[in-house]
Amino acid sequence: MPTTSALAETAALIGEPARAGMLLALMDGRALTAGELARVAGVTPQTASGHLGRLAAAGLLSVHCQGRHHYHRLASASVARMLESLMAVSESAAAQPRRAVVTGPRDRAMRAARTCYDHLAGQLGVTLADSLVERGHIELSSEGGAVTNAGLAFFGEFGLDLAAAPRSGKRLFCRPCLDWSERRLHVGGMLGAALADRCFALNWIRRAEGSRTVVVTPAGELGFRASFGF
Amino acid sequence: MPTTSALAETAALIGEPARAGMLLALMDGRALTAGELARVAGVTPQTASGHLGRLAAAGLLSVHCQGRHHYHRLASASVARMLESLMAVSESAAAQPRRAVVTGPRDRAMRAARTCYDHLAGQLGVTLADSLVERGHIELSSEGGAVTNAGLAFFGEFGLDLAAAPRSGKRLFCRPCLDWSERRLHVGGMLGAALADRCFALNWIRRAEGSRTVVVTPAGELGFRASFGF
DNA sequence: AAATCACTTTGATCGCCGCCGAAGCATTAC
DNA sequence: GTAATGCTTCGGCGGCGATCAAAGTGATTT
Repeated sequence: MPTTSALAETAALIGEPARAGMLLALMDGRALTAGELARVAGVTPQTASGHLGRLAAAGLLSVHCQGRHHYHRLASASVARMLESLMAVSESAAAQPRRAVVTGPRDRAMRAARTCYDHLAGQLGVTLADSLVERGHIELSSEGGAVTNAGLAFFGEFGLDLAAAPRSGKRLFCRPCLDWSERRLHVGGMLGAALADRCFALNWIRRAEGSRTVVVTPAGELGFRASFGF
Repeated sequence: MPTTSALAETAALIGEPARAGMLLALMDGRALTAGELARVAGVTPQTASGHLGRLAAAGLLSVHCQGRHHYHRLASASVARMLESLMAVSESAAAQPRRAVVTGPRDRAMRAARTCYDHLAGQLGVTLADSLVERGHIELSSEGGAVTNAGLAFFGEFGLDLAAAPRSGKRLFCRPCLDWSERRLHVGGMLGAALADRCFALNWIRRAEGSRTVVVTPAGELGFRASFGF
């Protein structure tokens, strides 16, 4: 059977601290150079090079060479989703023997708000999702999510171009994504990506230097309160 | 950071051919004994015991002791989903250097129809999903899926008890699940599980001995044609 | 009670893989 | 041109972990 070995190979590839760290660092959806990833993983460049070569060969990463820099990014959203589901399982498992971890300031910022490949996660993402549900703009459960008719109008007003989004029938789906720090659902998929993009464009949020963490700007404080009530 | 190490540990656990084989064998959602899993994985019982202990400790498996038999099953549907997404990524990656595999008769039966944890997959699952979409009973895309109002009535008539299903708002979601053999979507989630249960109850399909494979009975041939038009 | 069966624990062996140092190849800077 | 930077390839070291044999535990059978 081909599938069993393919599965094991892929999992083994991820199941290595250095490689896992690299993949996790790329979960913000942006491209990083080999050197940056080496530093993130805590290994020398030559070791990182080997890892990156194998990850790319397995189709988990896509590489883009520009001069002497080699930019690596996750190959697709499906890779990000796979990693996310793996994290969800790992976290829930690790939660039983209550992992005693000192959460540094960096962790705290990450838990407050971060990107999850192409959409918002952390407390910000979860609060945003809660607000949207409460106001009847979307419906969300672990099984799935969808934009309501009222929501469709709201998002249009907010400046999202959802016309181009692929939808089956008349519904527009928003993929629920389990947040590993909050253990609650937030909005992923097409809608989540569009929302995050718009917030970046409005300068409501800004990426922290070289991290998945995002920070809410003063304009964002006002904007989120005005548009989403928090 | 705790998450990176937890992720790597879990992935490493899966990234071992023997353990991966065991997990895959449990993808039909049923419980197997330690001995059966040892045979599936092609290792001695004592080796399997070690593997199973680690998988259970990590929260991937749940164990149920009955006399001198120890029954193991996947700990939850989220574990199955995680494995499924891992397979999807592995397959697509392996497809690039077109894997030359001789598909035996067993593989062929598996591709025709099998269970994917708690719902139907393979050609049968995909055809079923296509039929449901075409007839307007459900809507399905890679982002999500939902039951239409027409579908709600149809499934009620078909004998599914969907009242107990958790739903947010008024919608009932059906989770899309990417089929690794067909590369198309089939119906998972609550609805997929209910559909599969009902088909088993109607004796339309039957599990093959010790395998994920399911076979369509003569009654099923008629039933699928009458109710779903194929 | 003795024998058998299913499973686990322990101990020892061995192969694989991650790691870094050194060297090689590009590209950019001066 | 020379030097510096970013990345890769090669070679050898070292450790983790998968494996099985043998022995131990507990349940079922005769």
